[in-house]
Amino acid sequence: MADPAPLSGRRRDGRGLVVDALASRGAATRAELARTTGLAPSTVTSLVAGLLEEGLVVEGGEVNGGVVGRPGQVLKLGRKAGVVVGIDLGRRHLKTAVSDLSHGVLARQERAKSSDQHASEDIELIAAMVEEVLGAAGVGRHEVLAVAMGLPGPVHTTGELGDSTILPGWVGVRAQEALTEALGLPVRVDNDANLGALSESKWGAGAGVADLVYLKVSTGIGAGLVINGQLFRGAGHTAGEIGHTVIDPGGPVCRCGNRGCLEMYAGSQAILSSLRPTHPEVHGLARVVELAQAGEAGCARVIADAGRSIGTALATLCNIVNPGCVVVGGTLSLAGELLLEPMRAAVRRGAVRSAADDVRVTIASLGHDAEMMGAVALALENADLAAR
Amino acid sequence: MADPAPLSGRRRDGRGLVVDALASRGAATRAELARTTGLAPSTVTSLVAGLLEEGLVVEGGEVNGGVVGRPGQVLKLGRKAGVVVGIDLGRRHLKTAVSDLSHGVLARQERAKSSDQHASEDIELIAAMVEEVLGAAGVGRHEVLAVAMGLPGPVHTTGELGDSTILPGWVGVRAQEALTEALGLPVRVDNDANLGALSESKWGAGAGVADLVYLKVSTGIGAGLVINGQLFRGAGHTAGEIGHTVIDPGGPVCRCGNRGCLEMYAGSQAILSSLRPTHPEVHGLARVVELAQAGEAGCARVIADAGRSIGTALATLCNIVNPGCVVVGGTLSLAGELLLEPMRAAVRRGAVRSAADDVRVTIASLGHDAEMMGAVALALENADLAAR
DNA sequence: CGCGATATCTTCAGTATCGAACTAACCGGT
DNA sequence: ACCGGTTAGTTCGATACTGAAGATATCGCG
Repeated sequence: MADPAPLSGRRRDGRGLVVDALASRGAATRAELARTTGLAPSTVTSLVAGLLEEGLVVEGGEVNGGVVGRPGQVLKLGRKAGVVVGIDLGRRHLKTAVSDLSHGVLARQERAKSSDQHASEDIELIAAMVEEVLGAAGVGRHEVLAVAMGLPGPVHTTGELGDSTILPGWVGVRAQEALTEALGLPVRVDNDANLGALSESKWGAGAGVADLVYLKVSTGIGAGLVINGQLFRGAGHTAGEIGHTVIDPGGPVCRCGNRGCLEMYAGSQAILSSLRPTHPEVHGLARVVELAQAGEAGCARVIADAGRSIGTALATLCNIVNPGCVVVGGTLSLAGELLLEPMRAAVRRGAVRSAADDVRVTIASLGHDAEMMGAVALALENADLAAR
Repeated sequence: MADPAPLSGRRRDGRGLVVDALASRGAATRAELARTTGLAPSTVTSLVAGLLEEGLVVEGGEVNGGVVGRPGQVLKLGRKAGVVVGIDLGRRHLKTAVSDLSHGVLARQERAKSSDQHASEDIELIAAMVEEVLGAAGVGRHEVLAVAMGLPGPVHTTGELGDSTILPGWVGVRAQEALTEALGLPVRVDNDANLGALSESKWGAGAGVADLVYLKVSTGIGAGLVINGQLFRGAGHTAGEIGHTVIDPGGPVCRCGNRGCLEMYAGSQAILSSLRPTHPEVHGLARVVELAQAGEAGCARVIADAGRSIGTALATLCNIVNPGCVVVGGTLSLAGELLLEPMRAAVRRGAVRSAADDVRVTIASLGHDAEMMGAVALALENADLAAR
């Protein structure tokens, strides 16, 4: 009998558990490590002693004082344990960061790029930028344990970018393979909304929430799902495709073949073209947000309209997933409450009472870096940290 | 600092892991146990030796032969390790089963009941039936390790039944507390679609699939989500509320305050009232299915229409959750392909390509017992099996 | 039929992990 | 300043678990 999916709890050795917990939390006391790993405090003590001796772990100096009781010694993974690289590739930008194993960014770079160039050109650019940013951080290639990159579009189980209008030059490219080869380092690739969900769940507005949804509202609209504290990708790694939720079955035809998809109402195309007649000089979502913030009524209105549409789709998602928190990121999220208030209203209106009551809708606290920091998080998960 | 949700892997002792794995799979060889628990084969050997001596585990006799290699000895939890009780409470029926710890049903009972009596009357009835079914199985109360019950409606974190038109007499009742007291046994209560998902995922049409959705299509329409092999309930335990997915924002007003909810198109009320003008003698969903199966065109048509509506909502769910499998149960599922074919077509039409390709839509293999067997499964999860 | 391939199960010495008891550090009240 | 309450971290003997090596069982093939 072929053995089925590993449904039950796999066992890991304590050393790995401790290192993984440290990588995930960034910093923790021995007591916290004992709680999150399930190991006995005494075991953590002896494991940490070994790790300290090896130099993998360093004492953070400060103590983490609660209200009562003895404060704990803060531990983190040391700089000499290695670094990871996170990359966020968007339609018109490219961001890279070198991070130590406690998600402290050592160096970062950001650069504009053309939206329609072929994957191979982008990859060349990425390779050069990684080299640069490593130089800026004063880190050698051999110290890099893992690299991860976020792409705007569905990344299938094969590591291939599925149908995406945002990055036409990458469709069908086996991104993971290609970049692994180009960099000569272990690379993982994932959808950018998934990565935003990861970072906001670990270190952002969703910290401590077991079940959350990250919404990326930029050119397209995508969702990343964290369930039980873990990123959930679905059977074919395309979970979170909220952009094609049908808002109105009699609406305009979408490229996906349906009518009235959310993207037809709240995608950047839709927002910009609804402004064109009266605001012909406005190009780009960022500018719309800027004007809305400055009090321009038309821009504020289209953002509110988008919020309402997104909220309508989000209501259905809340009915189905019942998350404790929705973290909103992406360019449009810079509009803050101008976007969120109508969104919340639409959720309250469209979701069943209890689901609407359970969910807290909030802005991404890592802002524009959520996706890049998520790439750092994914690289951390993928890195073989226990190696010395 | 209050410790956050247990995000990382909690550690269990080997004995518990083995017993839990056996309870979940029903029967397994030592080698399979080693794989699913992550323990070393040698550890499993010694743990099983202890359990055999205690009588908690028995050798099943047969061997589980693969294609090549030495076949393994099949083990299961012995009858003397105890039993659990599963209860399925519906609008007009009540089912109970006594099961050993390898989900072998020792005795079962089924009975019709009135739909509008108060919870206290139902509880009296349940208590009497549990007594009876234990007698029929030749089992004493002290041998019962745990009891679980499924209810048609959202069961909140508090153990209270939320808004439900199906069982008005139970709304607001703290079902778990009430039944625990009435039976004098540890009771867990959950939504019936969740329980169907549990049983179909463990022992039914979804066995081996990590991410699946169970759809219960009866009086109402509910979904249960299994994610990563585990039942997912959501932040407020109301995940899977697919019945109030908006199919058409211009549709008829639903009791939830929205327009065009799925239940307004595919709930039993909707189906029966659309038949009333031409088929005034048809009462009850089961009869509609029966007639449709016999070739009655009108009944077949309303079932197909319901399938199409359900498929439309299911498409949105597939976009968001991307499950590997959808298992369809409940009364209407007895119509088989008459229901499923239009459902599949609507999913293909409404979901993005990859999500539609990933999902297999199939009939519940445990049939009408899915919910009751799910209660058995939940009781098994809740039982303190390692005790002796 | 015997032999290699494959997979299950067992034995046993070595070690990782645990539990109980203890020390350490900090708070607040008297 | 002292003392009870509370949480963090350590020590050390007891034990549960592991890993490597080997025995056992079945299949398929020449």
